[in-house]
Amino acid sequence: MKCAITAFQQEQKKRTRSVQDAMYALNGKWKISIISSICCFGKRRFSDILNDVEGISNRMLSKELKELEINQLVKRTILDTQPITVQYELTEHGNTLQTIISNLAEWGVVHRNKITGKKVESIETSCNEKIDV
Amino acid sequence: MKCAITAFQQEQKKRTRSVQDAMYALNGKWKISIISSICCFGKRRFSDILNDVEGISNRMLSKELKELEINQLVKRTILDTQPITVQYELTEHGNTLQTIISNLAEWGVVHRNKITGKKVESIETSCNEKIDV
DNA sequence: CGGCATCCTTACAGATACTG
DNA sequence: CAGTATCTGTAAGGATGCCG
Repeated sequence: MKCAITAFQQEQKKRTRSVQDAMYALNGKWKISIISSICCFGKRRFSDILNDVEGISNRMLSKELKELEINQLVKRTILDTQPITVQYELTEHGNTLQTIISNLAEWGVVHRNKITGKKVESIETSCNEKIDV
Repeated sequence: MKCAITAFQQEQKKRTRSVQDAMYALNGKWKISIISSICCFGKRRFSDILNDVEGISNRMLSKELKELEINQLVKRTILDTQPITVQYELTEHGNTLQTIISNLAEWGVVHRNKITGKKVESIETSCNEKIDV
């Protein structure tokens, strides 16, 4: 009995660690936005992402892109232009994130509506922040 | 053309926000473990969770449970025992998280194996440290 | 253009002690 | 038992400037 519980706990622990590995790869204030930006355009340059992701600083963009690259979610290519430009794109592995992100987005909508007391409409719902350019 | 891109960007921005809402509900070092603990046992008392989740302090447990409760993922019931005990259980909405968590766990395993260079075996695999940097 | 280095301010989380 | 309060170190993140 106690043994069974312990085994289950171990399984839960592994599960937890796996989820945290996943969360760790996505953590940071901007990762999702960055991935969205790149995935939206297929290929994207540093300064383009800087514009896409509202509010991010070049320091943070650089840092989080590097982390994404280390985690093999994003591929970095230096183009031999003058001055040089750098192109980012999702790796194959990065693309597998899209399902996860879709799930999270879907659940996020439900969740937000749950919390704000609104009923589910679509992903188009709620806030109406200003969006320029 | 520019208009279409802008529309797409707006959609991405909403998507991003939705994902962040979801991530926000799950963020914090212990949330997944706490949810796992509760969900594993159905109902669980404060001190039980404190034991289940290895390394957590009562301060953090209290804080994260409160956040989970605010997010309507967890239901808190004060039992009229002597001394009082408090019981936690997942709400219906909290249970919808399990799919998400499974997805993340699954992806986490693949991801860890990708990063560590091992091939996928099962959820039982590999390292017991944080990935990277 | 695409960064890195530096400085600085806050947010987060651990340890410890205390309360109804 | 189930928390709260306080104190403190660390890490995240913003602002700015410099460089190949």
